[in-house]
Amino acid sequence: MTHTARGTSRRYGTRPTMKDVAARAGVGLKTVSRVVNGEPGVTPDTERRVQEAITALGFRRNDSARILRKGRTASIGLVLEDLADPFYGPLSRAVEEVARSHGALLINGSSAEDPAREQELVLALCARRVDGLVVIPAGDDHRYLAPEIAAGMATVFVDRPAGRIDADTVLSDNFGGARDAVAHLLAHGHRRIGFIGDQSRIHTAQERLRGYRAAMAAAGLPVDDSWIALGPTAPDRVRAAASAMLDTPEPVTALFAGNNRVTVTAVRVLREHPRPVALVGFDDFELADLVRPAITVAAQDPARMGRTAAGLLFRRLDGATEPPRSVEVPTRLITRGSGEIPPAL
Amino acid sequence: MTHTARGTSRRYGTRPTMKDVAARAGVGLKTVSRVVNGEPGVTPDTERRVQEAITALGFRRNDSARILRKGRTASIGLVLEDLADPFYGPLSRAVEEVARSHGALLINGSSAEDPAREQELVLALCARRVDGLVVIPAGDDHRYLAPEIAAGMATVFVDRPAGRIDADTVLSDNFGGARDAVAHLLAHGHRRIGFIGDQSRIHTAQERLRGYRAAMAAAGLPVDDSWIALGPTAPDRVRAAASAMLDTPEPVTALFAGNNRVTVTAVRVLREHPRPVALVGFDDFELADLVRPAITVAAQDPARMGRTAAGLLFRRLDGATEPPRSVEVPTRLITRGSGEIPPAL
DNA sequence: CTGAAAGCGCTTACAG
DNA sequence: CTGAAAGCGCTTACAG
Repeated sequence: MTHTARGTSRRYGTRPTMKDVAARAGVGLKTVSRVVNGEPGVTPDTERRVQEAITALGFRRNDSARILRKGRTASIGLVLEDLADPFYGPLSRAVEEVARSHGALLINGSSAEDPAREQELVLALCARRVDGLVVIPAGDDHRYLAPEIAAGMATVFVDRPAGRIDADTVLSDNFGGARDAVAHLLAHGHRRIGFIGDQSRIHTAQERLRGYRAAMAAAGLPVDDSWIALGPTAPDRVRAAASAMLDTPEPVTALFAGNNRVTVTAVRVLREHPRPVALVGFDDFELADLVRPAITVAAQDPARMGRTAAGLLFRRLDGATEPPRSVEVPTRLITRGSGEIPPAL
Repeated sequence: MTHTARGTSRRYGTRPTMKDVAARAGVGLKTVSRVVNGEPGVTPDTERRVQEAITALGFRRNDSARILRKGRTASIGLVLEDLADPFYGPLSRAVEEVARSHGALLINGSSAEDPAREQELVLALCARRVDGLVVIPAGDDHRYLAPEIAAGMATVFVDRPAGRIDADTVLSDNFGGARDAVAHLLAHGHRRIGFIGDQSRIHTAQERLRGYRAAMAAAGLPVDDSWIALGPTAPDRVRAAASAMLDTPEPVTALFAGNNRVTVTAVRVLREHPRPVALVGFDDFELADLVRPAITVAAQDPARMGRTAAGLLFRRLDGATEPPRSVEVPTRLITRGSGEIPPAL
């Protein structure tokens, strides 16, 4: 009869509880709790009887109840943009490793670059009382988090800063990396350089654009508006942007791609292009060295970013109370060929 | 005084509860519950007072308590091998999308291909009473899960079958995909074909090897033991295996790479190799078409696998009681160049 | 060494 | 329309 399924609600109640184990073993509830948690003060004989009852009934402690009583969920939330973007793979893994070393599980979700969805996810995680939150924000206003943070929810932002609230943050050196990447192209003789970046509301896109402009300005060069195209990283948009810069009377001779999604499409476009065009991408990616020409990049270190963010988070959980801190992770220019192509003509 | 942090345990107790809201609004606890959950039967005036108290106190419902009472956690567990492997990105995303459409969150963890760690993770998720489990197993004995499944834990295995228990399973057509891939190389004139695959205890490695052997047998060709190398997919091991097959008096003229990790290293090795060697990989990967030669692959459909698995899981959660089912997802041979290279000599 | 009582913060089942 | 009581399955704080 224990199998009677009442639609979706059959599960609970069919599982044995500590009370059931106690009854079967002929001991008190607290004694079962002691055995289950390996606490001292139980005679070997009593322990054996309890263990037998546990096995016979197939008991497993219900951590939902434990969590309610103890006040810690031993889990942290990770909100990112897209689980399938290779940039977030190493970052997620690093966060998971740190969480694991602290005995915590990871609850994660994708915002799909939608601020409303980010907020929904973050607040759902708060309602579950995760111990802390690592957020790669999609939105630029996080005041909705202020009450949660005030109530003690430890929160660290990664890859992009928090908007309108003060919080621990781990960012790449987007400005410096972009400036160096563009300076590299300039050093190879380019004067007309295009920048295809992510949507302008995204902080990293703004910073990388700023780096682009700084490098151009430092070289005393003008920037034509038509050389800059910010927008979604969908292949169609990137293709169109590249065409607009390349198929004109005075084309750019080099492209700076604002992230790995853009770079990959740029490589495809340039493959079909009649003239050689130099390319430097922001973000490294797995086969960048195998494509011909191999792709020069300003590499980020997503694993380090994840590790740093999770480290900050657990410092907070361990009681650190210093003011919010901002950590900048350096980027590294890796020259492989595509960025050293001289200007055509 | 509410900010007095006692080390790590400060969080709970500092947050307002429904009881606090009730007291402040001058209503009963149940009325607050009604407002919070949008249940009918509250006058507009009462509702307004409750809402004001909620805002003033910064109340957010504690879902841990709700979960304990309701018996459903609205979360599912996903155990995979490595969050950073690009094969699992689309799979995870698909599982997440389905979970999201059912209002569930995803708790996930990596086994790092360690059976003990898989078990630890799975049982931790069971203890939290996730509503269901999607598992990409590392181990080959899942009897430890039998009591959980008997107690009602819905479980679906993906990519690899469950070991020694009966459960819903979603697998690629590993045998057929491998057979077709090798047949393709045979059709292009190859007779000595090497297979570099994953560790032999992994089901997909066994099946792909079986497909390799079947294709060779169907062509009436012998298989030399030295043409088969199963083991970890770490670059060093793959390099050594490839060298052993290529740098001999009678080298293989083509390689069949058992998964995307192997393929990527094989591409690097062949790049440095003096003679052209054909290559077909199992698994597609992002830049397979941009490498030169572009890589011919037996493509899996990880997004479809994830979607199918999550679909099966939620069918169970909705009460489906039919016997465990096994779904096979077809693979697709994509010819791009590397698999059409004729035998050297 | 052992266990009864209270309580974590909600929802359920009832009663008014 | 509203709320008091009981209970989800544990842990905490005590008492014996």
